[in-house]
Amino acid sequence: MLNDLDERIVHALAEDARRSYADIGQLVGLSAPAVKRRVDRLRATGAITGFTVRVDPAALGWETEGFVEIYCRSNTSPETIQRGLERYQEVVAASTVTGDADAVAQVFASDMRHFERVLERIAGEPFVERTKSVLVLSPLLRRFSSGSPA
Amino acid sequence: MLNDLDERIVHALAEDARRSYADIGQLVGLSAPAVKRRVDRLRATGAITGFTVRVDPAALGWETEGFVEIYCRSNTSPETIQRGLERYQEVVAASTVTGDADAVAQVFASDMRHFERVLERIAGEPFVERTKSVLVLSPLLRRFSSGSPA
DNA sequence: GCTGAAACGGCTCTGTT
DNA sequence: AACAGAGCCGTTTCAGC
Repeated sequence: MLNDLDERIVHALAEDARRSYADIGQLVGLSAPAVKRRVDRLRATGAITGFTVRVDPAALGWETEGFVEIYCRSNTSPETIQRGLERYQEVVAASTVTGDADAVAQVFASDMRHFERVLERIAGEPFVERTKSVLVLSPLLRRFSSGSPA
Repeated sequence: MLNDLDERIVHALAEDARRSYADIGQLVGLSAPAVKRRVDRLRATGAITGFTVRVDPAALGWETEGFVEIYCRSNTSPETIQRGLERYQEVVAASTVTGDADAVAQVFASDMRHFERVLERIAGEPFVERTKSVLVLSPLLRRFSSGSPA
């Protein structure tokens, strides 16, 4: 849990992670060193896990996006799924979930043929029993990096 | 579409967006000004849309995550869904999708009660017919901001 | 076109109060 | 938390490939 000042700093960094500490300080009413120390502390405690670039998938040539529900063989550990999926460059996010499927993976591919190829490779993993995928038609909203509001 | 050098720069920024241009230059074999010019160009062309912070939802107090499939009334436009969902701080991503549901929203909430409350409010939106939600058990993988591999 | 080198201004960062 | 210093970085300008 963060206090108000920390939240505003995180919010400022969420909008532009390369903004200077002096800028952020002016925004939240602190000096630059004070902001830096708070950011350092947020990184140390794990609230901030890093800084990343926001890219336009289409501009990078990744025009096809989809969610792949993965049904695993019984007694498959989350670690096995993780190790299996992290080898795919095309898988940008994955979680174990409640419901019928065991896990959901978010996949970016250059086109439908590429998407299909990835799908087939995932379905061929030894821990995967079957998959069911949903294609993204148009993205409506994207916020933050690991997806948390602040 | 990017050439090899641009891709490696984007990759370096994806790992740490606050890395210095000199550092990235050393990594890809370019001088700092050359890297800056390429990053500027990537921003100008829209391949890079910004820089953001990677936060740990749990550390910020958002412990409950889920995907909400939204079934809309007929003749609901994507714009209507977008305008309806963007008012929710808890919705961090949303897309229209193929399959039975019309859209999927990724939701972060502080706890299950909070999640349920958000779910009820979304289900009460005039354009929503019904919802079906899946809870995230444990996140396995997260890369990039808007989710593209590079 | 692209690059690398140099120089200036601003920022990061540490230590101190 | 603010202040002050040294050092580093972002940024521009310039010339060369």
